Amino acid sequence: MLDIKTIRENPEIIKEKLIQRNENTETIEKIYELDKRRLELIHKTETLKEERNKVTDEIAVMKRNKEDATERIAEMKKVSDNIKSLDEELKKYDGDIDLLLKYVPNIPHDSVPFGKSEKDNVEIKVSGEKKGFDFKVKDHVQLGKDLDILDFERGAKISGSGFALYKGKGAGLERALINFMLDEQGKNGYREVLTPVLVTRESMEAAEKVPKFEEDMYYMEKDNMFAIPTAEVSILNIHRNEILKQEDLPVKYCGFTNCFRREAGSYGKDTKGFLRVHQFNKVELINFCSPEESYSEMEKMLSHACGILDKLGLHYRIIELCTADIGFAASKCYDIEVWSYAEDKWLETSSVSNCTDFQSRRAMVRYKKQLENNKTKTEFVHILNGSGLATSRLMVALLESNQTKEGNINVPDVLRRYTGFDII
RNA sequence: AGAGAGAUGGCUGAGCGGUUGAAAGCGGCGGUCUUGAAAACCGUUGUGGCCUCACGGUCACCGGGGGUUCGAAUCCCUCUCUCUCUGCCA
Repeated sequence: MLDIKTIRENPEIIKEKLIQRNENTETIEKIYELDKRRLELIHKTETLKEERNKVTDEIAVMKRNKEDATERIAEMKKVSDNIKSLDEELKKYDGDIDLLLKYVPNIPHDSVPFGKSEKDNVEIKVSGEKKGFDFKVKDHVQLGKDLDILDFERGAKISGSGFALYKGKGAGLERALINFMLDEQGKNGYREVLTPVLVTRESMEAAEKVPKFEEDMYYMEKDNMFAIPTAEVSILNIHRNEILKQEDLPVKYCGFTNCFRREAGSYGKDTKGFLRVHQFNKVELINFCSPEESYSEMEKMLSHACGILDKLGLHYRIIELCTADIGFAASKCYDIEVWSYAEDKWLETSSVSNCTDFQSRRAMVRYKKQLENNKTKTEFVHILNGSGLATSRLMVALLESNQTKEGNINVPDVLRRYTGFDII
């Protein structure tokens, strides 16, 4: 969430930034007004509380001296009732403001290119070139079927459309990819974690996924729990309500999990095979760092994600998202897309975001900052997340790119020690 | 799932409903002593909101949320979590 203080002090700047994101400014105006009234209430109720505290002490003294205090007590009863009703009103304001705040996105960084839609995203790098195939390429669904390594029909039988069944060397390849990516990110300084995939509402709120995106989440009503859409949620919550040490920053984690997405509202889009599934596998990178270093850390994370694709020898590009397209919690975002020969288009396989203090403010992840005068200040960390990487669309590109004329798949060199086989 | 015990400041651990924002110890920081260090001694040591240019003032916070009361860390309800015992289970 945004800092209410920033909204209070610079509402115009915030509004301007939100307009860049194609957001309306009504919510901010509403928050601004409610906050003003809220402050007035705080003054009123705190003045009364001050009085009550003073008189209450007097009553204590009188009681000790065995004096009669009934008059003062009666007086304070009135004051207390007054406080109670003011506090109730105040609580309503708090709730209203907080609810509105939950729907206001992070503000874009100054470096983010302005745009009105995803069409205005900026391609900043293309790595490698398209291979020339001297035969007609098969798509991943066909390859998976012919080689009997992917079974979307049976996946659908088990769980409905959008669920994949990996078989034999397909399952082995997936497992190899995950292990390979975890090892690589470990070398990049990320500590591996294996987290829960079912999380509480509180954890989802801390990650700013709920309530705004509640419809996109699998939710278990009986236990009030959500299936995570990304390991970002569980890893971020490792340090919820904690104060980190400055010398430990940046704190970096990588973790593999299944990811679950309802993909509500995207029916009929990219329905084929792995292009859009309800459950996929992903190695996630999370970085808790100081505000000073978050944008440089972001560049490093981008290179860590790209490193996987480099080693796998895949053709990919990096896109910098424009103001209209960056995610809700992000102030800046890069997407990495791999080339699909069969689909003849780019597929998003990673997204690296700097969420600045947007999530840490709600999740209360802070660090003690050493100041020059030997004092310390507790400050919110910046939280970055990046996929390193998601396997489903990666698998599409991997299978297609490495297919042979005979319809087999050559396993990339770097994966062979993980798979134990070099051809499918 | 059933029975019981518990949750207090960075940690350990006190706390008859009224000078308790919270004893004591440890740790941390500053100082004295020392060639230096240790020990010893002295001092200091939570977070957040609001007002103030500032000094400072004030409010809130003893797992979360309610309640009783003039007044709650302390009493009541509820939720969560941890531990012990029983049951079930990968």
